[in-house]
Amino acid sequence: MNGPDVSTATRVDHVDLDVLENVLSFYIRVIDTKVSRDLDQRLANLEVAKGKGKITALLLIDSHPGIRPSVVADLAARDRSAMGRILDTLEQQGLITRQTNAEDSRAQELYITPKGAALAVKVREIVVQQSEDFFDRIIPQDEQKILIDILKRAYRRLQEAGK
Amino acid sequence: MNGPDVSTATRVDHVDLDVLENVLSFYIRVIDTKVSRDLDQRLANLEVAKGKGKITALLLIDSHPGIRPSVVADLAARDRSAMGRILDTLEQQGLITRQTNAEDSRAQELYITPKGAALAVKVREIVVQQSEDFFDRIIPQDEQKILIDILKRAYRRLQEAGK
DNA sequence: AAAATTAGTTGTAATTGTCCACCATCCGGA
DNA sequence: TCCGGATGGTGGACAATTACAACTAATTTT
Repeated sequence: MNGPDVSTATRVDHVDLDVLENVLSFYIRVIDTKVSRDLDQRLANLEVAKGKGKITALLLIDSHPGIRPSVVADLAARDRSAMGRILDTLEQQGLITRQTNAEDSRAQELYITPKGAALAVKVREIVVQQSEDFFDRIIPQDEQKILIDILKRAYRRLQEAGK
Repeated sequence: MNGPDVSTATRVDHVDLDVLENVLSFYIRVIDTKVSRDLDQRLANLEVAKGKGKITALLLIDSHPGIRPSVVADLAARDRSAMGRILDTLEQQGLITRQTNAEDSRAQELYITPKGAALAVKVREIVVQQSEDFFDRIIPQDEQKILIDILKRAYRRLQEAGK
């Protein structure tokens, strides 16, 4: 009598999501939560489990020898201190090394180690495969292409906006 | 000579993202990170800042009086213990109340308080507005509609898949 | 009536994220 | 040349999330 839905919901089916029903950020958030959880499980054995910051860093350093921490941080959408700590652990695990840039001694150059490169090979496979597997279950292939296309441009605009 | 990109990257522009370039989960993750950060700032003054679990819970309880914690947890993609703690804080803040279900004394019924309802009004406005503002900067309107459409169905399938 | 499920709580540990201060270095202008 | 401001990175503190697992209580199944 007093609310829009008195039938105390006990099932998830067709529960109205209030305004969130049409809020893009809500869906992005939930899907990210689930896909990340799924990915973490698949990476559980490897040294980069938990959080995709490590993965992004590892792959970027592998494909861009000498890349700077601040660039990696921007691309992965983390602040410098957070990324710094991620790099600390990668370094401790012997996956990367840090060198001081000869021209600008404030800056660092990040390099992959053989161990890190070997791991990157595995990670690449898993990450690609997992994203495919996960989304194939819930989004038709043709729509996935549309998604990637839209989100890729959105990502670029975000980077530009970040100055 | 040993790497694909020896020009030690110092700029974010056009840095190749390795395989992540075409990995849907990567874009979802980064965009979620940024949109969530932006939202948190806009909610900074309100009692539900930090993390959208609280927001989802508040709005759902407001529009579904008597909804169960486990249902809220599923819809927001958190496990029961995590949602339980979110509800603890909402209860401590006087935004919701918990009652034991008469028919199943294991289960709880969640209800909004007047204070919670008042907050929900504000939160609704902000959340909707923020998502619009944020995405309007980076995705054309017509593509946003496509996105919502695709992601909404993906979300539903995820819910079904979760049993 | 026993066994298996379900709802929710609690504890712990690891990660993250944020904010801020701090140091060293570099750069531009007076 | 020297000074102020900006940049790159580090480190501390603190709050919040997250996952996992163990645990109680209640319900349902067999």
